[in-house]
Amino acid sequence: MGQQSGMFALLHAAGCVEGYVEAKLSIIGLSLPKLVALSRLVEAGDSMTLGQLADRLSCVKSNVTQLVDRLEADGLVMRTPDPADRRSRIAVITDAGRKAYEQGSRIQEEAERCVFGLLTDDDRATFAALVAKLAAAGRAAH
Amino acid sequence: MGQQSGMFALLHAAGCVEGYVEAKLSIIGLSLPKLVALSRLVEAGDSMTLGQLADRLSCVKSNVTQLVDRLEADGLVMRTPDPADRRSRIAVITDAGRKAYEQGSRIQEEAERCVFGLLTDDDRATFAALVAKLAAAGRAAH
DNA sequence: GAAGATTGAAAAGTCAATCTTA
DNA sequence: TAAGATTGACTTTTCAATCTTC
Repeated sequence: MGQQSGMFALLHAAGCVEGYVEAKLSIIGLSLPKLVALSRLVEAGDSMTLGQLADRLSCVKSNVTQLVDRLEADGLVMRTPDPADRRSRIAVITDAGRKAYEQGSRIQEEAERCVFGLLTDDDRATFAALVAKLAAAGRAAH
Repeated sequence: MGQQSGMFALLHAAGCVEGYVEAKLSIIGLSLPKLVALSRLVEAGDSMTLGQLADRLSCVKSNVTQLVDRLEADGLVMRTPDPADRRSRIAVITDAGRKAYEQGSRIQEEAERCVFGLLTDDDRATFAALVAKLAAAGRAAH
């Protein structure tokens, strides 16, 4: 009993997988949110406005302010004024940030292979379809 | 691109479903962590030591201290001294807490039907098996 | 006034240190 | 000394209010 809930099973699996990847990333001092932020910066050519970063991370702007605070404290990102708009600030990835991104990406991919590698190709395809359906259902429900 | 990661798909689906249920629960002033804590108390016969609650919630004791602080502030739980051990404190669910639990459970089940109802019976069975496999893989990996 | 960013407060979680009792 | 709980510090997230600039 207590095990019949699809939602709790989903949340539990997500927590286990996330916990594993976070544990691996913590070895090099990264967290998943930090790695994702660095990834978005690299994808965009190493720099972006804080507001754009919030859009790309699908989160609220105050979250980015604080995430960039922590990344800046780690020396992985720097804030620069935006010459085009004095209200705006640009987050620029540093050399240390690019290095952390590369190591972190490798670790994340390796960890993911380690977890999802236990599924067959068929399982993975089925899983992707189901998870997409659930995400859509969650969003659609409002 | 960026969509080929099983982990991010899993995390995204979990976030969507959780967000939906949290939105529904917030109408009656509950959150998912609060509802789960109330459920554990009801299952155990309305009261439990804070340490036992931490075990049942699979979280750290300091988390329970603060969760019970919030539940107590909401009037859903009360702290009582443990006659058997003066170091220990017992969390007791209140009448308002039992009522919130009942309403919250109904809301959670209804929301879950709404999301998982979009899957076929086969889909649900497949999903349960996959999610269990992934959780096991995440735990096993350390 | 509206947009970009920050600040402050809150929820939820972790860890390390502390305090009281066993 | 070890166990039960709390406290303080930190991460991640949200929301509401504020400040500066457009």
